[in-house]
Amino acid sequence: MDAVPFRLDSGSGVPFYRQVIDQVLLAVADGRLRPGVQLPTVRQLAVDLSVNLNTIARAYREMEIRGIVETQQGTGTFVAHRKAEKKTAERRKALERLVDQFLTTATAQGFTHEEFAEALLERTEEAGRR
Amino acid sequence: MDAVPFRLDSGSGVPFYRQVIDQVLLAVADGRLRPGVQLPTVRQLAVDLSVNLNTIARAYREMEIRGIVETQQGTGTFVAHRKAEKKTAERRKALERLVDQFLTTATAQGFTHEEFAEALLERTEEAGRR
DNA sequence: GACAATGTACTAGTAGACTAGTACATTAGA
DNA sequence: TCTAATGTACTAGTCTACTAGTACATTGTC
Repeated sequence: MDAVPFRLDSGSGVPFYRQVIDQVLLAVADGRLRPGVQLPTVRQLAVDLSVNLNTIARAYREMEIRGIVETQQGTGTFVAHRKAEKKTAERRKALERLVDQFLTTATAQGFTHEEFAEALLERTEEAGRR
Repeated sequence: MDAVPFRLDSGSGVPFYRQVIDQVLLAVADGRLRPGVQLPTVRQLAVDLSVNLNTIARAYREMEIRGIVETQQGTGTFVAHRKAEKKTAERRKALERLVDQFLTTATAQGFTHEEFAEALLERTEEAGRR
């Protein structure tokens, strides 16, 4: 049982429940968590991370809303089977909004679009090599 | 005197002081505010926007830290002259932070890094053609 | 039906962000 | 030197996000 090694960083300023979400997302993205696999129970993970079960429950609930997991009361929480893709048009728009938002931020901070694009490429390539 | 028409939207959820910063940034970016020009005094703008002077003071202070404006107690607050470029190391770090933030948000919304990079490139190239 | 395991709901405490009220310090000019 | 105008500092109130404590509801198994 190579469970995903959840960890919390209490000094990061990122809320616990969001750290949990991020780690699940990452694990799903890189294949450590596959569709149908059961996540730790809210109580188990709460104990492991020394945090209240409601904190985990909140993370799971939010992920269910986003379609990342499926929960069944009394049974458990499982990685969703095929995270129904957003309709492509909607998805495309969301992506464009995101890109615009960040370009705006970058501009406000005095970076050119080119600089930003270049830094992004470096960053993604670097991650790919690992 | 075509002063910048500051406005606040109390229903946006964006803090007042940040709305002020955003509007100054925008005005500086598009040339409505030029280096050396004096901004409204904290009291004046506070009255205009029906907000406490500390709220404006906070916005100005943050902008001074960022090098966007220069303030002199007893005199006023002015658009900085040449926003001295950050040292390259610091600047580089800021850019990396921004990129990381971008990627995290994107991942959280279900996009892969590759999708992102691609969307960003499309966007910047498109802008370049205009 | 009983029981154990699971997620859910409700309530409350805490910390931080935000804004305001008020007094203080600095500057420029008469 | 005096005064008006400017930014600054300190304090406090309010609101929200976050987390925890505790009790409840649902499911599966015996």
